[in-house]
Amino acid sequence: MEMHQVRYFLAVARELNFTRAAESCNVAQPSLTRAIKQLEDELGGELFRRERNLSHLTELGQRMKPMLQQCYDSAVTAKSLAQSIKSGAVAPLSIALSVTINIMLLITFLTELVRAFPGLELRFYRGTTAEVAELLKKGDVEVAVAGPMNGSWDRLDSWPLFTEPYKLVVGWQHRLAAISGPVKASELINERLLCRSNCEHVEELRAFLDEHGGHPATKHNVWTESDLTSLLEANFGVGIAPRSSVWSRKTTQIELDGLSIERTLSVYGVSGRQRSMAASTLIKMLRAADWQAVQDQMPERDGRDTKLARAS
Amino acid sequence: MEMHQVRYFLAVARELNFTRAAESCNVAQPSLTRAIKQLEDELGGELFRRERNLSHLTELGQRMKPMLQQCYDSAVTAKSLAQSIKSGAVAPLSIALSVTINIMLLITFLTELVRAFPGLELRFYRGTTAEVAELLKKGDVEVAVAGPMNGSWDRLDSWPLFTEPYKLVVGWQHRLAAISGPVKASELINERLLCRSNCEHVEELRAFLDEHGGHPATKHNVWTESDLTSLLEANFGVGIAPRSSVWSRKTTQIELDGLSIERTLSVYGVSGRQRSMAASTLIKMLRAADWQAVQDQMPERDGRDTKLARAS
DNA sequence: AAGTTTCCATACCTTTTGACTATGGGCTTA
DNA sequence: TAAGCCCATAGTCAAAAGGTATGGAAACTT
Repeated sequence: MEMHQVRYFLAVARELNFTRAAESCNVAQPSLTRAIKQLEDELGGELFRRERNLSHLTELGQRMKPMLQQCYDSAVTAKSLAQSIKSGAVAPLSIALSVTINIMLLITFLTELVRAFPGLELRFYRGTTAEVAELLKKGDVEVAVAGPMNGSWDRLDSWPLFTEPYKLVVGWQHRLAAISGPVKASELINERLLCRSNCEHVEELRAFLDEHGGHPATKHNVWTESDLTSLLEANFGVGIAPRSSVWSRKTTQIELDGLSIERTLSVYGVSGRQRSMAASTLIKMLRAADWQAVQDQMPERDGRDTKLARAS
Repeated sequence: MEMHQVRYFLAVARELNFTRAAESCNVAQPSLTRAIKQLEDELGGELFRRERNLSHLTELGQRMKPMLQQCYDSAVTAKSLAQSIKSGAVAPLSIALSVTINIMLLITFLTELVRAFPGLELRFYRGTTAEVAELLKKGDVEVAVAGPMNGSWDRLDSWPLFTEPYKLVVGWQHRLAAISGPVKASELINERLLCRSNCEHVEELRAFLDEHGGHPATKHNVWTESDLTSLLEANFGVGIAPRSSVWSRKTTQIELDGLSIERTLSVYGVSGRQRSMAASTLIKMLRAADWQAVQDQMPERDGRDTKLARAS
C-alpha cells in the first residue's frame, strides 16, 4: 500500500467520480484509475462500484475509509508538525543531573536561560553518574551536570565548575547544631549516619571514619539529595555530604575535623555532536558563573520549596 | 512522503542501526539510507544522529515517530481488516424500509435469514418512498421493501409481494371498535383523523372523504407506522391505513364502506449490481412467501413489542 | 600497533512503476 | 441520433526504488 494510492482513494471517496478526483489530485485520470485498481488488488476486493453518476463506495470501501483517512491524516500531521518545529526553532533542551546535584545550584542560570529563549522547554533527567553518562551517549540529553566522570568516555566534553568540600550536615534541632567549631569524627559513633548510596566518595568516607574511630552506630543509604535533606530536617540522623548538596535553612553544615574529601562538579556535553543554541548558552553561562558567589549565597536562602516557588 | 519511507524510518527507530534495519525490511542498506535521506529532506531536518553504535533519534525524529507509527499502523490495520472481511465473507446486509412498512411483516423471514447466515449483520434504514429509492441508487442499501415506485428508475428490480386494502383503524376503547360491519364515511365527520403524512394515496383518500361527506373535524399527520399505532392505541383518533400497517391487538380494523383504495408492497433491488448472497436469499424468501398466510396471522398476534421480543 | 570488523555513505547500473497521451466503449442527456 | 460524460486500456517515457560494489572512518581484536 503506497501513500499516493491512499490519497487517491480518499479523493475518489470524496468526489465519487474518478475524473474529478484525478483533477483534484493533479494527475491524469488513467493514473488514478490504475492506482485504485492496485489498491483493490492488494485489499482483495473492489472499493468502489463504478456507475457513472452513481458511483459509490462498496461495503469494503466504506470499512476501509476510516483507516485510510487516519493513515493519511497522520502523515499530513507529521509533515506540518515538522514544519512548525523547524520554524519555531525552539528545540527543547534536555538536561541530565546526577542525583547528587542540588538543582538549586542551577536555578538562577535556568531562569536566565528561559528569559533568553522564550518558549524554551526544559526536560530534566536524573540518575547516577553512570546513568547520566549513558543519557549523554544515547543522545537523550545534550547537557549534564554531575560529579567527576573519570575518563569514562573520551567523547565527553567536560568543563569543571567548582570544587567543594564534604561537610557534616545536621538538622537544626540536632545537638551538634549548636556547636560552632569543627566536630571530631569520634562524635559520630552513636549517631545514625545518612549517606547517598551512589555517592562518588563513599569508599573514602568509610576509610576516614574507620581511621578516626568515628564508625557510627548505623548507616543508612538514601538515593537523592532531596530525600537526604528531608531526613536531616526531620532530625533522623546526621549526614556527610558535599557542601552544595543539602541546601536548606533547617539544616546546619559543620566542618568535620580532618575530613579533606572534595568533589568537583562539572558540566558535560558530547564532542562532535551539534548542540542547540540553548545548550551552548547554558554551558557558557555555567562556565562563566562566579561559583564562589553562588556558594556564599547558600546559607542565606530559605528551604528548597520556598525558593523553587519564588524562582518559577 | 511514501509508505516505504515510513516503514524504513520505523525500522531504523527500532533497530537504531541502518544495516540491521535494512535487513529487517528485506532491502539493501543503501536503498534504506537513501529513503531516510529523502524523508529527512521532506521533513526539513535530520531524523537520526548517525554515530556507529550510538545512533539515535534526533529531537525531530522523536517527535515524528508517534505520527509515523500511527500512519503505518493504520495502513496495516486496514489491510488486515480487509483480509478478515474477505475471509469472514459475512458482508452486512443493508435494508431500506419505507416508513409505511410495518417491520413485523418481515420478522419471520429475517429470523430465518440470520439462521441461514450465522453472524450476518443487518442494517435497517427508514425513509419515504423517494428516500428509499435514493438509498438504493446510492448503493447504501441492497434491498428495499416499499409501496409502489412508479417507474422512478428503470434500473429498479421490483418484485410485488402482495396487495392490501386500506382500512379504518381505531383503538380498542373507541366507540367504533364495537361495530362489526362496515362503517360509513359520514361517521368520521366528528373524529380526529390520523394519516401518515407520506402516505402514497393521501390524495385519493381526501377525494373519497370529500365525496362521501366524511370530511373529519381535524386531520393529523404522523410520520411512521409505529407512531400511528401508538396514537390509535391511546384512542387519540381514528386512522385510515393499509391493512398490514397497524399491527396491534389494542386496535381494531374496520372496513370503510365504499373505500376501494389498495396498495401493493414490493421488494426492490438494483439491476446490474452484484448482490450479496444474503440479499439474494432474502429476496427469494420474500418472493416465495405465502403472503396471504402472513396477513391472516395478523389479528392473532400480540402488540408489536411483545412480538419483537419473542422473535429476537 | 596492526589487522579486522562494523557502520554508513557514495557511485553506478537495473528494474519497477507512476504518469502521460491517445483512444475506445458504454451509458446518459440533449 | 448526436454529443457528452465516465471509466478502462494500450503504449511510451521518465523518475525513482532497488541492487552491487566500494570506500572511509571508527571501534574492536589480537
